[in-house]
Amino acid sequence: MSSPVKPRPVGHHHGDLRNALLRAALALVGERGPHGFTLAEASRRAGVSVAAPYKHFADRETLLAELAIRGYRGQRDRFAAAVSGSADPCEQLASFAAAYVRFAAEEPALFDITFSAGLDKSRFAELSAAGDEVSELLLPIVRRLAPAGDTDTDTDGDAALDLLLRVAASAHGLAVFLRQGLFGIGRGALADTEEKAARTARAIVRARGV
Amino acid sequence: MSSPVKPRPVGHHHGDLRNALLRAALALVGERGPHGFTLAEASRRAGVSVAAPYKHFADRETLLAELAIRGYRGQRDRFAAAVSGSADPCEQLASFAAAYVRFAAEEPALFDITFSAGLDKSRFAELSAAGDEVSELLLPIVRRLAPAGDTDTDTDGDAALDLLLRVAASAHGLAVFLRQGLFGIGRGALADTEEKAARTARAIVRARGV
DNA sequence: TGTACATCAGTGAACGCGCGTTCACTGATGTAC
DNA sequence: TGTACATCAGTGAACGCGCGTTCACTGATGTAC
Repeated sequence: MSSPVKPRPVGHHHGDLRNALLRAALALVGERGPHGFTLAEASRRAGVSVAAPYKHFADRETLLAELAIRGYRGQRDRFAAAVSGSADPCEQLASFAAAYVRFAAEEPALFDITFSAGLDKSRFAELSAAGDEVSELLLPIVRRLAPAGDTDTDTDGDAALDLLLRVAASAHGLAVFLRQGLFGIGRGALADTEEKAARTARAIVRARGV
Repeated sequence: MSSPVKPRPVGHHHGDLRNALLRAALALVGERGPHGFTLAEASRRAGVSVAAPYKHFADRETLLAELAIRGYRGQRDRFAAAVSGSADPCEQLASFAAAYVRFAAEEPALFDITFSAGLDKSRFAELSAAGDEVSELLLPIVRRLAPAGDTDTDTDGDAALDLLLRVAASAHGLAVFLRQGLFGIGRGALADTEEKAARTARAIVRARGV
């Protein structure tokens, strides 16, 4: 996907088994979901024995966690690029919502791993940190719309976090429906759904406090 | 859950194994998700041998399909009750969105089975029909807001279906986030989230055609 | 009321499968001299 | 430049496990007479 043909720096034997396994795992998750991923099948696809992965990963969950970290970083990068296009917080959230849908559509495996692999974050500090970086990117934006101290009718009183979650939730639902094919298929469907996400985000921001 | 203590009509041996298996399966799906459900564990919980379920269900997927049918019927009943409270299509959609969230929160296992068990609908005609009944209940409502022939900028030109999907998608996202604990836990969080869903639905309806 | 019988729900053992993980090993690599 | 050696990535076989499904069976039930 990202590498040109096949690097093959030839380290020891396989040379790049670690990355080959990560790539195979990503493809596998794309086909079968996070729970359908098995080390055995990933090994098979990378052309090595089932024991080989244990030279690079402590266990199945550790490999998955590695992918999840890449997932969060991909989200952070894409969302950062999306919100950099405007200074208006409402438009930034609209762009974020569209980028959320796009990420889910273009990197379904990474998206699913971050969202529903059920990884134990207390076991992987780096994963936890990567996830936090995504929130930290977005929170300042909603804070401008709902300054701290603004106790809404909401959950724990953090109106800003609540606003962010509502925007993210609507983008999430649209992304899931898009991936189920409910909005059609192909590039056009993706563009339509991005637009729907952006519009819904604006509507939520404008209705804030109502 | 629904039966008072335990019916035990004592038919032949177990008496009510079919329902006992369905109940065990539902609990299991609630704990581990649709993919975590196994016939073996369900048998164990019902107190019978692993071969016993085959006297009542053709295979694992058939048992799951049976639950999925109950899931769709539960949705239909709840959504029908929700939309019966008003004659205004916008309010009907708001009530539907709230009911969607409530169903996901109160019947997480049934919700997950209908949404992500990956059942082959062409294999189970009754399942397919039960799903259709849910759409058929809701489509007339959105048709009043976006009469057929209204070609929006949307997907396949059906603006009514598109409106319904967008409302459902936002409710879906909120339901998923609620269940992940992102809106807090308990009755209060559910009530809050239902309200968010209703408000978002209204916002989407009002922004229609924009 | 009593007996013979057909039915069929549930048993227990077995099958083949794919999984995660471990283990002693081997043989190519890079390095020290 | 050549040789000896330590390293360590990958092997292949094995383990125990839980799964879905099949099979011949058994024994309680309901029914016909």
